[in-house]
Amino acid sequence: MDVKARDCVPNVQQSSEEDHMELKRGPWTVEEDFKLIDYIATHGEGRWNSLARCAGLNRSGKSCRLRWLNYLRPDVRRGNITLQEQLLILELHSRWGNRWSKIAQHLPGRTDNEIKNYWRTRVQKQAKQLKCDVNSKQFKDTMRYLWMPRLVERIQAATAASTTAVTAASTTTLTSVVGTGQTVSGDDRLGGAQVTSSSYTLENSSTTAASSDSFGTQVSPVSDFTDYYSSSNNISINNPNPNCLEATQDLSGNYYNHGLDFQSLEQNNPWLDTIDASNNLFNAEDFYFLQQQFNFTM
DNA sequence: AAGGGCACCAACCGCCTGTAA
DNA sequence: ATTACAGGCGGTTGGTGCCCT
Repeated sequence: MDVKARDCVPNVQQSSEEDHMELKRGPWTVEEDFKLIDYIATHGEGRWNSLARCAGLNRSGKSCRLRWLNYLRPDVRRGNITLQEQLLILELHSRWGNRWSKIAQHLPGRTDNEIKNYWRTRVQKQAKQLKCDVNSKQFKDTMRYLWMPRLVERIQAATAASTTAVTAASTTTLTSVVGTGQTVSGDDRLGGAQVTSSSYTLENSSTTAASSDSFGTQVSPVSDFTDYYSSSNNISINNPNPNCLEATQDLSGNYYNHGLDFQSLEQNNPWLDTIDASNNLFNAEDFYFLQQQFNFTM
């Protein structure tokens, strides 16, 4: 079906009447969602203003477009941001800044809005807690030389854990995700599949006793984004610029630890007691490292 | 149990750009 | 070349639910 919304010629009188009607705003109802889905299924997307009228939605074209792209589109990927996605977001943001849509293009199924929200609620929060600007070199270096390598370590750990549990050939498909302790639950609103993590957290995947999820979120041990990384000790990424992960090439973790024995440092450093490691981007050992590197004052 | 604070995220807003007339 | 409109984008807001006191 290739009939576009532009083919719909709205009734002039009706259009005129609607011009005087206040366009509806705020949360979408199930009925509105179905109207939009039905219309797009029949006529396709595009020409959002006329689409809104023709579909009988008292909404702005922009509102319809946003609702479709960010929520109703069948390939929208919902659920927790995986470790791989976190790493990719950090890397791409370091390259492109707040170019959310561009970043989103490299995370299939994720919307720019979702990535933007993730950045603001998680990453900026951490910068705030560290009392530094999210755009400062200090914080960027922190991300690049501490946080991202830590993520890589955790991805490695998670990959290793999942490899033992799953047969070799099935690491990237939804089927395999189900097989490794995650659940696929129906989206009760629209019937789309929604992947949720049932039990896996970074506490499980961490290589150190004190480590916790960088963000306090549940993450998936494997994901569709496994394709972005090889399982070898060198990351490869399907990206035009192979240098984009230059700071995280070595997955051994040793180099990035700079020889510090984090666990012993942590045990002997009362300063670390003040840090809430459970819900921070950085855990206690990371904070110690930060202090060493950037002379942070808390 | 209540309410205050907080995190998350859907949705809106305003500006910019591209394109067709 | 100009103008009007549609679409895209980044920033911001407001509602909701959860957690803590």
